[in-house]
Amino acid sequence: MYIYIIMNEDKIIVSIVEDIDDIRDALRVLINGSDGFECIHVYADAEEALESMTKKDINVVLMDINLPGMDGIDCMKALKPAMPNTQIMMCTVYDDDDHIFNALQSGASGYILKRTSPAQILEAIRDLHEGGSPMSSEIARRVVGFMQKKGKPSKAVEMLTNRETEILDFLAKGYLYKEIATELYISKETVKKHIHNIYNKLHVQTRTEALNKAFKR
Amino acid sequence: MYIYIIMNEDKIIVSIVEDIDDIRDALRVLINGSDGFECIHVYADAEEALESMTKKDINVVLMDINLPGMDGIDCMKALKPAMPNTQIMMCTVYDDDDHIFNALQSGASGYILKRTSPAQILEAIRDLHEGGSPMSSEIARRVVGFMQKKGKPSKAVEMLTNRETEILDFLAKGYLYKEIATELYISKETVKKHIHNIYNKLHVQTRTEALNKAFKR
DNA sequence: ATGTCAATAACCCATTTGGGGTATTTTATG
DNA sequence: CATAAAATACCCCAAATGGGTTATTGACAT
Repeated sequence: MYIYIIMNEDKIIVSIVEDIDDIRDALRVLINGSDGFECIHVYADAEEALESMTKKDINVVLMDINLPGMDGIDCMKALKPAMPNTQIMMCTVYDDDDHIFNALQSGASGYILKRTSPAQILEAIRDLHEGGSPMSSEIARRVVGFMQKKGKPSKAVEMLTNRETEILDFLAKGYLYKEIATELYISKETVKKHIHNIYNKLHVQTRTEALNKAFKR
Repeated sequence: MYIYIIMNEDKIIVSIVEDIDDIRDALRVLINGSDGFECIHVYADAEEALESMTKKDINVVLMDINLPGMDGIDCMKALKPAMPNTQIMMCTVYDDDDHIFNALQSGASGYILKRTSPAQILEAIRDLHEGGSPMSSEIARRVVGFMQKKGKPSKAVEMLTNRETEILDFLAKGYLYKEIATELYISKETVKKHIHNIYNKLHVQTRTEALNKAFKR
């Protein structure tokens, strides 16, 4: 028995995981009909992909999210460890925040929508293979919006005085009252008083609640 | 005295903040020479921009980061509140993580590099004005990498048992021992024991330290 | 000058937390 | 079946936390 390993430095080797026959076929035809690309395998569901894909030398996986059984995001999570050099591009109809963030946080490097034109899909595959993260600018806007939310303290925190904010930062680092006191050259009781005031302003009773309210996470 | 307010629904109104004369002029000529765009003002530094820009009706600001005096990111922060409907695009030579994240977290919606071609710059401005977040796919990759780091628990957490992980999640929400106990139908002492084991595995002494170690932030 | 706010500090007291044990039961796993 | 790991539970005890209260000081505005 012989095992042939496909190695072709000229072409970008692509695999497709997509349950809808027409779309899967169209993508394969598109990719195989274009110079510099080769689609070596297509899978109709996650389970099938997990069985046969891992041992192959794939540059880029086009992964649908909505699959029967295991979804594309979980499939990607399962594939990733076995193929660390393969780039995964989500290619789906979902353009909501949850799917986008979930996919990108779980290891996808590109995210395109199915309505993307054939030329742009090829462009995106090449981009991905060359180390970029292709995504339409609407998708990018969602991602940027996400970062902006994360970076901002809540409004309630704006009610805090400078000293209180300073002490809140120490709390976030896990300092004890007495450590904060030493750090700021004030008494432990004063630290406690400040923290008490912080809790009143934020309407919380404990350190962790305060941190959760102050830095949304 | 009459005040003329420029309102032109056909054109995208652009302002430029850029200290290098040649680049500033080139951008203005590019924008004014293109259908559908109009550059109504250019500024050579942040201070000048802050004085005169706020009262005008601008769709898009092209902002350099490296300016003499106040930098472009601080300038943007100062401008934002006064012009909430204006989209800001950073247009700079910096492609390092710090500048990118700082700019996007602080309110920029687009981020392009100065080596972007004229046609792409116009495309990006239109994109931005239509609600997208234009950025090159290298920049996007940085942003995606950032999200992937944030979302991942540290390796140490993988040593925890299922029950321990479950309890750690309650800790993160700020639950008291007894609340966790009630929630899981186990005794408070057992919760304490689990938490004690968690602290041993993570080499920490307090709740906050554990959370900081478990979910990098 | 009067009043408010921020920061400082102290006191009492109950609850919570966490370190050190030990022990039983349940669940995997060989 | 035997053994290990995980989950359960309880004990003692010291330290940390947080609620409530009162008081002094300096700064700043009315």
